[in-house]
Amino acid sequence: MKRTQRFKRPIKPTTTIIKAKPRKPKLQSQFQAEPTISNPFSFEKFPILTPDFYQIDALDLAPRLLGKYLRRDEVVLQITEVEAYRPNDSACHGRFGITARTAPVFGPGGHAYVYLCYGLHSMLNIVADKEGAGAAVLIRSCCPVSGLETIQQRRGLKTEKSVLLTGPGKVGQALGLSTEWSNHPLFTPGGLELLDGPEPENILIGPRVGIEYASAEHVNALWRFAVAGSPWISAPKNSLRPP
DNA sequence: GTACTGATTGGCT
DNA sequence: GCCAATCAGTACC
Repeated sequence: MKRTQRFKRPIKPTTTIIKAKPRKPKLQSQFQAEPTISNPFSFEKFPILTPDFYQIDALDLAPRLLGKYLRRDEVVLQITEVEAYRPNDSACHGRFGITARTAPVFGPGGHAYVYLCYGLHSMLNIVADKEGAGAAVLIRSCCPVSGLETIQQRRGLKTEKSVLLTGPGKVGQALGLSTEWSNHPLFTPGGLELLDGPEPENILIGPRVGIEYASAEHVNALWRFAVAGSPWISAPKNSLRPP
């Protein structure tokens, strides 16, 4: 059976009286209200980031990516959760050296590195540091800023709740990415771009997710970063703490 | 709310 | 041949 086929819920008997529940007031807990879904995105205020922004250690770049905007056409996502992967890191894809897949990781910072995970999910990373370093930052979660309908269509989910964009596979899907986007420059207009954005007031840190195969030192390293107070954070949340 | 599990494909140790 | 930087559906509490 295809994944896309959805389980149909049984139709409720027509005799059931459904009372209209009083709606909860909408939570204004999203990270930054500046541009919102209903408030179209203004490009002038948030210039595209230049290559020099990326030429630093992935551990420094990762928290600086929080609050920045990923844009592809009308879809704009604000980054809310990231993880750093570094040279000599037993969890980094670059740990076996340059291969056809990982070559972009060893290129200069400012490019995308997109790989297929579990044969299903396109995971977006942002290459960090100087050419030859072999470092990147995984984008784990985002908050929708514009293009909600396109995001929902690509995700196959008609919701504004956080399930829409909390998880690296979901971010890749929402942006319509495939491995063909690997090595795409984020500092040139067109395609996928990274725009400047507001710095979060507070951040959370924790160990990275899904890297149990790595050495203890790297499993325990607190190289995951998230925007404090944002609902747009993937599971597990209980391992995140203030620095 | 949490727990478990099957899906699916390319890269490599 | 093994297994991965995951997700969504289902069952049960």
